Amino acid sequence: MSTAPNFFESVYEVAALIPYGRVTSYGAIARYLSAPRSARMVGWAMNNCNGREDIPAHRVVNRKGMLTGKFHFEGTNLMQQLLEAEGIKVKDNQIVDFETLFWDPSKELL
DNA sequence: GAGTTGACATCTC
DNA sequence: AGAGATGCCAACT
Repeated sequence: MSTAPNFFESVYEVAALIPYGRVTSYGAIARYLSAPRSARMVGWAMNNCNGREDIPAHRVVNRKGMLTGKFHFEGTNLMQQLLEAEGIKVKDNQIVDFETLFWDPSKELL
């Protein structure tokens, strides 16, 4: 592994630290890792999470609270079901009360 | 080795 | 305020 994806490891760690019934955004994680411009990398990390640890990628959404990565899950509504299973309301691939359920690692975790 | 893609975000018009 | 264009950095082709 010439490319030491330490950045990815951090992403997985933060994603795994997301409290139950909470959600966060790629930019929030990226910003927490001092990479506010690398939000895409966070998404890429989640893409690899398919074969990684049990990363609750369903708790990670974009800035709008939209389940953009829903299509990357096995099924089609699996992500939404997982969120609803945690008490999170999802409407049209969009998290309801996203601001309330939003979990910022740079503030909450701190 | 070089070009394109990508689970986003921010700036500019 | 809404829509379009650009930037990021790593992986994939």
